[in-house]
Amino acid sequence: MKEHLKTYIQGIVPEFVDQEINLFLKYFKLKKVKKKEFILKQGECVKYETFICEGCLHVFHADCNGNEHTLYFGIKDWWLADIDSFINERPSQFNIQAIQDSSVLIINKEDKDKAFREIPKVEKLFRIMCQKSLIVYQQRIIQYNSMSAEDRYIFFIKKYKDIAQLISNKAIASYLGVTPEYISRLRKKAVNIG
Amino acid sequence: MKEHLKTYIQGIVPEFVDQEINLFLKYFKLKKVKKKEFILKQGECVKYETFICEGCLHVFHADCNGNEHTLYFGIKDWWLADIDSFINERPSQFNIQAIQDSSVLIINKEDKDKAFREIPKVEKLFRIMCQKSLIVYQQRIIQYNSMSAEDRYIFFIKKYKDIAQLISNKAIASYLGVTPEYISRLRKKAVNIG
DNA sequence: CGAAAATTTGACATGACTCAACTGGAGTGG
DNA sequence: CCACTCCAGTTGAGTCATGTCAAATTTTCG
Repeated sequence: MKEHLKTYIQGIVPEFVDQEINLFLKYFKLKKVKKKEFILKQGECVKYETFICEGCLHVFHADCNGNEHTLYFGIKDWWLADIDSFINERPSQFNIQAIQDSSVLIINKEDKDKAFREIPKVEKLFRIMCQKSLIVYQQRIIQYNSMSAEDRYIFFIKKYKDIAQLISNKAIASYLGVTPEYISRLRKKAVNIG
Repeated sequence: MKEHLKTYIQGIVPEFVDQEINLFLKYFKLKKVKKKEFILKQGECVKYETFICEGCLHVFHADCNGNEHTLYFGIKDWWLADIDSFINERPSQFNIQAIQDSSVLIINKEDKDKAFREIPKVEKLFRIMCQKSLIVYQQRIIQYNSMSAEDRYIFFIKKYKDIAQLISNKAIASYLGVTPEYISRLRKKAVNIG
């Protein structure tokens, strides 16, 4: 499993030498997560930063009216963390729940801090990862504003074609910012057309 | 002017010693920007990473229908960059235009890379800055989904109360993802109530 | 098999958009 | 310093995309 993470790291920071990566990897523990199982519940403090080796997980917030809002769906090679909670040690706003059986690697805060000190390139790794996430969020904000619900739905289905059928309409709706009923209608329309 | 940036850096990474900061600051050049002036136009490649000392700038994208979509408004102590363009050296999707006369500090890619090599703590600085931005974008995505246009408008006015009166309705609309006409109606309503 | 949840569907309501006309400043040139 | 233009903002009327609520149907899973 850790091979996955190793390949990922080499892809991002090629200067990493084997010995450094192995040292870093030692801090991670493998964790299996069953479908529907939560690895984080809103209100808890985030203790681990998590790398997804296999599977698919759902990161979402439930507001005071009980409506859910999806931050993203995590798949292979994505990281999961409510950075705000992890860094500032405050209760998380987010739930993280497995959509399928998944395998993840976790590292706790203490070990991560240690890794930052022992292996300077880890700084660079996380800086670049953060930049990549930023780009994704920026794109998403622009798209939200420039596309209709229908366009966003079509875009979503294309972008996540590998996993779209695993994800409930309700969850897709909460990602796109529309109601599940409306997704149902869009789906019907899309089937009739395409 | 550079004192501003120095204070900012010390606030984020207290471990920075004076000598390191001064070395880093040498790479920056001061630039004055007049109201309405563009420091980046869509389609150009981003050459500089920019720190705002004073003023207010508008980062937005114009889509193929000519509609504008605001990524954010930058004020004192914010950074401006289309990271995607800066890092990957591709044409930018964004325009950056001054809303008021502003002072910014700029660093080019070459010098930034040099700084990363010469001053390891710069990695940390940018990692933490990125994390902070990520948190802001995540919050915004959740808010977009959970709030009506009216709520988003009220929230915006409160959050940017210091600069809200400088920003045109049109720009606020493009930030919130609604039409300027609708903002006009919301404003009227807000005045009548509040 | 049965209960609970997700999805679909229909009827209706409404928030937000469109388009067009009008108003009012800000900037410009003579 | 006036006249002119050009945007930004306002307002009204009509429309459409999307939401709401409730009932029927299907799927999931213990």
